[in-house]
Amino acid sequence: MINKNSPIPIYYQLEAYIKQQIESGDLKEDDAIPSEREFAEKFQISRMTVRQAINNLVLEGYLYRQKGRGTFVNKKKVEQELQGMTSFTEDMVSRGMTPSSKLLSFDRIPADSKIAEELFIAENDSVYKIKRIRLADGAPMALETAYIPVRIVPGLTEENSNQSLYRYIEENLSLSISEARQEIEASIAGVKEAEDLAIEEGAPILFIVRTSYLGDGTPFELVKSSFRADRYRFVHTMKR
Amino acid sequence: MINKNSPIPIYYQLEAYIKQQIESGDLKEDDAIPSEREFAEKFQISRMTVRQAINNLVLEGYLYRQKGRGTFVNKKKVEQELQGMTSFTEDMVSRGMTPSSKLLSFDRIPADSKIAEELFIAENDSVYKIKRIRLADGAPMALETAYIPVRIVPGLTEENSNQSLYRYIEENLSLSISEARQEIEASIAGVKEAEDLAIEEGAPILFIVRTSYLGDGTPFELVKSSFRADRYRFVHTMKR
DNA sequence: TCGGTTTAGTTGTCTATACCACTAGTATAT
DNA sequence: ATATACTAGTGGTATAGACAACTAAACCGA
Repeated sequence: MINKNSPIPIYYQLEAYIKQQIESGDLKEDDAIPSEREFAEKFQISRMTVRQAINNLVLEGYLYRQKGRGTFVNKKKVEQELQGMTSFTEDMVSRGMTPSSKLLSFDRIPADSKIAEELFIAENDSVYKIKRIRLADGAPMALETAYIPVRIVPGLTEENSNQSLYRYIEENLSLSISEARQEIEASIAGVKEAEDLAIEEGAPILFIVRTSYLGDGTPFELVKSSFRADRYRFVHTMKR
Repeated sequence: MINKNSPIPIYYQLEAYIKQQIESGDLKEDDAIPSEREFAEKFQISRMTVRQAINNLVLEGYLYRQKGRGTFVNKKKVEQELQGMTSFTEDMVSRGMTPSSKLLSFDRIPADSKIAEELFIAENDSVYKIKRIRLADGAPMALETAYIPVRIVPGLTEENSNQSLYRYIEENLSLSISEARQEIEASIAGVKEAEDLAIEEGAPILFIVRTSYLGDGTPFELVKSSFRADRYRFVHTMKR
């Protein structure tokens, strides 16, 4: 597992080893990992080297330490990352509301030129187009249209599209999600939106376009959402 | 400078020492700091302890390393931080527009209960209230009202309030800025806003409330901005 | 002048050890 | 029963030393 003669630094090998244990499920959320001294003994390496590996994993968010208790596995990245970049579901839960959604349509269509450009694919490439009404505590909150390239995320169905797309991608396709970009603007409800959201035509709407990217920079999802401005406010914290 | 008997960890003392050297200007951008061995020799501490201090400063963005060359001072925080958390001025510049602003009023008033609560000060404590119209390429873009506690940022005048508040705080008051929180909602222009922004009453407005915090968590600025929705869109990228 | 070699100095990795502060459970004394 | 003290185990801090990898400049020979 650890090769002392490899040009790859030992601490880095140990990092990979622990990460793999986490990702394979051998170590689950809040499980204690072996103590620093145990690792040192097991692999016949110095405790300081073990600490270097663990330090990095703590900084990357895989682990957390508790003085006098041990070192533990952090919650999955998808969950912790989406603190500022939450999905609707997690966003609502964090606000103490119960989210639900109503599927309006689920189609597989050729991408028009605009969508193709934003998803960085060729025109007429297949994309899933999923329209939903998002509800919080049963009341309509937003109208959402998602576009997902079939080539990148194959196998979506009406059923599994209701699960977390992020989780599906990370677990079933073992791709990593790295970045998302949001554009937020104010708008006015049109006839159709007003109807779906149960508001007056001309009422203010918070219009959010989110593009999410894989680790290699490929966009895998484009979501356009119209939120009722009287019920939703976008909150955003920047640290450091 | 370094007190080995202090309960404060040595590496932490050294961090503070180096930071202070940077902030006082003794070390400037891209200056090499003393080598790890020099620090160890100078303060009679172990090189590994020096490395712990420097590692932290690298992670915090104060320094960068180059193998075989040395360790150097990074560019100022204010410049690198405000990538996602830009001021209006920087935001416009990054969009290729020329920002300007028109001061509508500059007052020192007692905080009402709502402002006091948001700035975490007592009711009737003095705050600066600064109203501006923000322009891009000469055209009105946003109406902005800033509230700043006098106790925390003393010495503001009509003149220096036109400079970057962040820079003023970091350089003149040597306080560090750590965090900002924004709430973004959609709204409709009222009579007054419509007039100042040269739009129709009832036109959509992107209303942003930003609270900025010092390193210790004290809020030092509350800014309420109304952006013309037809000209401004809030863009926001999240990494990792 | 050009190109390779040496050398001094830098950060990067790693070891072996020590003591401290903290946690949680166990044993003990009241 | 209830505090109190102890103890084993954990991460946190610190030391002194070693060699590797890399950089830049000085040096030297063709």
